[in-house]
Amino acid sequence: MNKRSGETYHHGNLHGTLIAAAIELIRDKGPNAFSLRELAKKAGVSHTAPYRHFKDKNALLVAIAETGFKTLTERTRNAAMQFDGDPKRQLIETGVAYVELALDNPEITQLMFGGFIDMEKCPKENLDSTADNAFQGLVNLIESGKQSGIFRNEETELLALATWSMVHGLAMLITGGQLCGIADEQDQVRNLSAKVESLLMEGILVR
Amino acid sequence: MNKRSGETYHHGNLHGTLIAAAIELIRDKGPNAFSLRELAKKAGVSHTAPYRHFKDKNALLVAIAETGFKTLTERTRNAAMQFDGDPKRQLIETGVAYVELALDNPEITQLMFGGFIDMEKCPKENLDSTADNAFQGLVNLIESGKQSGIFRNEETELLALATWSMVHGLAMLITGGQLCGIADEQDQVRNLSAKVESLLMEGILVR
DNA sequence: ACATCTATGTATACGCTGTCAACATTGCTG
DNA sequence: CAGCAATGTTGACAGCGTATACATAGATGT
Repeated sequence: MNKRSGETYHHGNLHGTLIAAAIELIRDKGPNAFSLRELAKKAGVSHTAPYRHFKDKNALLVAIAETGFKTLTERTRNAAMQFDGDPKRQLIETGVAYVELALDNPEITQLMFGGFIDMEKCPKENLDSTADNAFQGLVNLIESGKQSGIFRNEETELLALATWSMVHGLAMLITGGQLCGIADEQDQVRNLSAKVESLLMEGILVR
Repeated sequence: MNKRSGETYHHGNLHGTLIAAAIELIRDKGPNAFSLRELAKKAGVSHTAPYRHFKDKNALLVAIAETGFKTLTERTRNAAMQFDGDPKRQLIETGVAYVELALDNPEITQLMFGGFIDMEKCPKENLDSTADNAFQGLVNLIESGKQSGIFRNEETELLALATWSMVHGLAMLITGGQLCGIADEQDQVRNLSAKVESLLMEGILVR
């Protein structure tokens, strides 16, 4: 009953199938053109079947955004782990991972941050907490860097916000197409994001 | 025939009225929920009337985004002008103006950068050129700061991209609601963006 | 001044969308 | 094995973007 979807009345794992198919669809057409009915067709069920698993279109989008935040947390944490004991390098690689993930999933990134999700009517705790996890890693990283005497002794939240903003801005500019020609390719992006963050480390002013 | 819209067959200035009303609508409901038909109703015309002035819904959105980029260019340039001869202060104030404008117009900002506009099918030169104007001001500013020996002698485009990313990221995080509680109020934002940018100037690392 | 052309607005229709309500099927539980 | 809860289907509805055909009016050339 789990494998073949076309033969049984009950699908078996519609929930998961819907999310996977939705991600694919959003990748293809962008979050704006994504429709529930097309999703249902792609999953091989009737156009109201998704409502047994998600209250809303919005709820479905929230679920997808959550998976996005989860992989974001994983990737950045993974990147940081590889340079344990070197906070500066950790910060840079975390940022690079952030931007690279955004470049690999521009449409999902837009879904996560672009205003497609109606925050008013969504459970919100869920989404917020998963997003916070990603931020918390950054905070920890900076805290340890401060204690090692490498990072400036400013308010931790401020330092975290600055690095997050920098990386997030670069990611959004890339996924939004504002940097056409400047940063399209994968390796360009890696290089660029590393440079930009080094700049944040060292500062723009002449010393 | 210009004033009273309900009495004449021809509206007189539908084009302008539509854009103004659309901005209002988007402010109210967000770019996602905005609809052409509701706009037409609000403007007091039939639901196909807008097609005499805009090829598409997309074309209308592009026009609105353009006005957004224009005021962005104005505001940032204006902010920079007030501190002519002090590139560091200019850079900071430009950024503050950027973030403040985004905070004042979160929905329009999302429209401009969030992926609501279909870049494939839009004239694109228009939108790109207006967006470039805003960026060009930043480039000039940095160039002059480099020549005064205040800014680090890195590639200008890199410095510009870094500052743009920082400011843009902060703006997007705020408008996206990711910073609830941290930066909601107007003065908080002014303060925060100035601090964050100072950090970019001075660098995160201990010297 | 008047005929005509063009710009602008309307009416109607189509297929697509999200969502609700009523019904059908299935697997689980007592 | 009876019945209940979970899951899927059908049909309907209003709202959406947009194409087509038509109506009106302002501008233009004679």
